[in-house]
Amino acid sequence: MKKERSGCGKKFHGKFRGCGYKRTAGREAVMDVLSQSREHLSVDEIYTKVRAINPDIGLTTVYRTLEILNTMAVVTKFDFGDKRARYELKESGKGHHHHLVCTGCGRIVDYDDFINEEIKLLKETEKKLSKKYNFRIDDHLIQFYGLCRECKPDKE
Amino acid sequence: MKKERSGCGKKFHGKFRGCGYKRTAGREAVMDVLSQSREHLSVDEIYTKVRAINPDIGLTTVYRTLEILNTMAVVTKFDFGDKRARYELKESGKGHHHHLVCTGCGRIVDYDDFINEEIKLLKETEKKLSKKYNFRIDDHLIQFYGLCRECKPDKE
DNA sequence: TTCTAAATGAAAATCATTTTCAATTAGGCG
DNA sequence: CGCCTAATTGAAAATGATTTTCATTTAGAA
Repeated sequence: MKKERSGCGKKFHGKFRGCGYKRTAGREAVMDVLSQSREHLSVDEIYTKVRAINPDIGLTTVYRTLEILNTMAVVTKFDFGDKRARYELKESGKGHHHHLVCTGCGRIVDYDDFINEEIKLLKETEKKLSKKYNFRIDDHLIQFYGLCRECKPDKE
Repeated sequence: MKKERSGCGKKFHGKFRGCGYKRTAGREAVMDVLSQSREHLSVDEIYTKVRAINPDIGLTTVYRTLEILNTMAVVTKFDFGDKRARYELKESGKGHHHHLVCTGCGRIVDYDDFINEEIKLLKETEKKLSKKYNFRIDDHLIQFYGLCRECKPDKE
């Protein structure tokens, strides 16, 4: 049932139409919210912020819009293990980064230090794996789990 | 509400008692099922197999047992993005491995080739991150996503 | 054997997400 | 500019994995 409308990424804000989608208040509001946040927002957080802009927009629409944006690769969908998806605009100021997830309080730390070696290794591994297992690799996930400074038992 | 009974890993089968837990038919059955499988089983799959051994055991008990085993690090809990947890005995024949997830059909390919460099880099990164962000890192996750040979558009 | 905290199963509750469906609307066409 | 239709919408219901509740059973220490 997937629509065939990928490849419309990039300059997207205010331009749903270029991708064959209608421009609607709900979609614009979701984009506004995402553009204005540097965080990985949960659907509920996005919904709340969207409501502040326009209280007529329903939760379902937010879900549907995020699904579209994800399909179009405008947004990245994260799963930090707390049962709820998080979304972040792909072309936010931040470049490619990975995450440290605190299993104590759920805090997420983004990091992009040391990431170049990671990416390099990932690329190489992807190549080898895709050859050996005849897989077309599209994406990867690296995450570290642990306790943040606040949650460590020996906190000072 | 977490019980304080970690550190009971290792030789576990048939030895719930050593960890302060009672030995019950349900727990033994879950361990039997896990021991006999080389796969990452979903709770439902485990439940079905448990039922074959002993039809009196309830789904809730399976959930609770897996939770305990996870807390004790006897089992690894995976999330491949399909909304349901998978479990695998930590000391199964397989050593440390990572996964390739087919986003088309959900197939999971375990790989342990090329894994040594990965682990090495992960360890180094963990060290740097934990220092810089004052995090105690306990675990990591690496996964690749893509389309398996069956799901690739250009399949032959 | 007795006794009690631990464990259990069935059923209900949760909760994020998805689906249904009737009503609304964007925007291409005249 | 107004028409028309498929796309979009919101509310409410459905879903589905997991968790909680609670009254009953049971493991195993004494």
